[in-house]
Amino acid sequence: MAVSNELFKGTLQTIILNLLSENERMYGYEITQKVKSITQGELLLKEGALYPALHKLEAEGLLETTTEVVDNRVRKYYSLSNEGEKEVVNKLQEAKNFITQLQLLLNLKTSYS
Amino acid sequence: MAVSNELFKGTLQTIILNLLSENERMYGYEITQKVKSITQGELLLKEGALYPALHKLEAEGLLETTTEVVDNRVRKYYSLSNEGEKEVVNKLQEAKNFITQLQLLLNLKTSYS
DNA sequence: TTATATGCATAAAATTCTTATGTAAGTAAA
DNA sequence: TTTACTTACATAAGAATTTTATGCATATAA
Repeated sequence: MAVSNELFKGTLQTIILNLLSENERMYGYEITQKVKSITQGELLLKEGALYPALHKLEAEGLLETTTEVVDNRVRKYYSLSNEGEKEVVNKLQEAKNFITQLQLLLNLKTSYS
Repeated sequence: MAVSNELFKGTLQTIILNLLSENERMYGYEITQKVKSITQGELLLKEGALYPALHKLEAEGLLETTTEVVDNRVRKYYSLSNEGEKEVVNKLQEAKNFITQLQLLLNLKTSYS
């Protein structure tokens, strides 16, 4: 994925599913730009990571695709399947638990945060 | 590492360094038990992940070791080197940034948290 | 016409982790 | 006493994910 951040390993699927849960449909390049803008350039999602991840999620039945031609260039739009809609809820809960546990392990959890 | 949690990939070094920054010295098995107790059994640190990670950190000069025999069994104690003391500060800052970015990407950041 | 941006894709290599296995000693239970 | 579990270290094979590199193709700005 990223800059100096091997920490994001394992979070890519959850990030993709969450973006699609709030955007109805997105294409690959759009996802890379969205991640870049949300993180203000700190997380750069590489194509070599993104496209295989999208293909895998589609193969698992969590994503559906439609292809369109815009300005003579092909765009492949991804959207959540019914199963994907369910799975994103689980993935987000797992991510919340993960963050909580990590904060406990790293002493980042105080009574003020 | 863990249960159903590939999310922790990449966080192991930081977890180890942080535990050693607050415990002066620990041995491998002790680290696995500490992680288990802090996370109430949710994160199980496997030997196959831990020992190679400890050896790598030692090879990088971030950890130092002393060996002791207790009850006829060998214990290899690890502690932070001077360089390790510095590096743990960086790693913790990176982890904080990571959590912030992940919360942004997953919409887990509200004005109340 | 050269570079940059858009847009997709895949293969080779690196990294990290899981699973499995091995050695060895102590303790508790049957 | 022997079986199972705990403590304690270690490594090798395989799986999974990511980086790096490359390829193709069109559009646009310099």
